[in-house]
Amino acid sequence: MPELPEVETVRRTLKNFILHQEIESVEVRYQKIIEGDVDLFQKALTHQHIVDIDRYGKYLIFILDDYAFISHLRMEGKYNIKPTGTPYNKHDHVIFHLSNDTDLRYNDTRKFGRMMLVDKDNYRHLPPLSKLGQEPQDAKFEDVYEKIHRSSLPIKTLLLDQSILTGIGNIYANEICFRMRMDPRTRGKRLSKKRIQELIDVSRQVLDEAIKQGGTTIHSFDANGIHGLFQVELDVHEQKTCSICGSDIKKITLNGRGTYYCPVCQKRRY
DNA sequence: GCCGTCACCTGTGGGC
DNA sequence: TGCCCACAGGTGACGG
Repeated sequence: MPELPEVETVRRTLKNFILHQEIESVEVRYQKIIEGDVDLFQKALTHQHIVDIDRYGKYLIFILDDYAFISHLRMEGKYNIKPTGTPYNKHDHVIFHLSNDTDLRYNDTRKFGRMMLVDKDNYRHLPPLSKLGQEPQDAKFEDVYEKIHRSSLPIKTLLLDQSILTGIGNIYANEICFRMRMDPRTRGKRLSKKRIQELIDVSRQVLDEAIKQGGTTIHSFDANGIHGLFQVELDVHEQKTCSICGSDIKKITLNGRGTYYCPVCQKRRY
């Protein structure tokens, strides 16, 4: 599932392939992917050039001549570039026919992803992006502290709350708790100021390292599309044994999410 | 306002 | 072999 580093990898890779291309037409094969009026979405994008691709948290923002649209990959969304005329895959849901005889195809097995037309000049200040907190790289301590120190929710649940810090998903939330040597069930309000500062720093490190790995391993598209396939250096998520002490990694459910931790190394609950 | 639960989806894997 | 069911998870809506 794409989190901030994967989405950043997709953004960088896509830019090499589709920048400055004109969208000749848009084919929507599964309407619910598009939030709002599908006809309007198609008409607005037709004959527009792709000027830039931005990203905020897990959202991609395609900047066009006069419009912009956002794309959230959710669980399994990915983009493929195919020569126009290549038979569609069963899960190709939105097709952008480009001027260089290629298609940009949005493929999503579970149909969870969403696209939406947004105001090109103001998208960061309007929903849904305006509801997001800051990315760990830019996070202000006071804002994060304010939201965490008064919550009785488990810290791992708070890491997944995109209005506190944006860009962290289930995998990196598990990794961040491990790196902090902290039990993922620790209540937010039990964390000291020092630990919350450390939480921001560790989140930043974990995402930065993942972006670097993505940047070095993904140079072009593979058969499966662009989705940032580089989850190779994980310490706890879906792991069997702890990389530090060798103990068995335990899996529990926290607020409905699979949560992995080392019961020996992550004992501290503050 | 805070928090828990559910719906949205389909592929996968376990049990029978 | 084939069928059924639980499960995976990001987000938003809804209800207590």
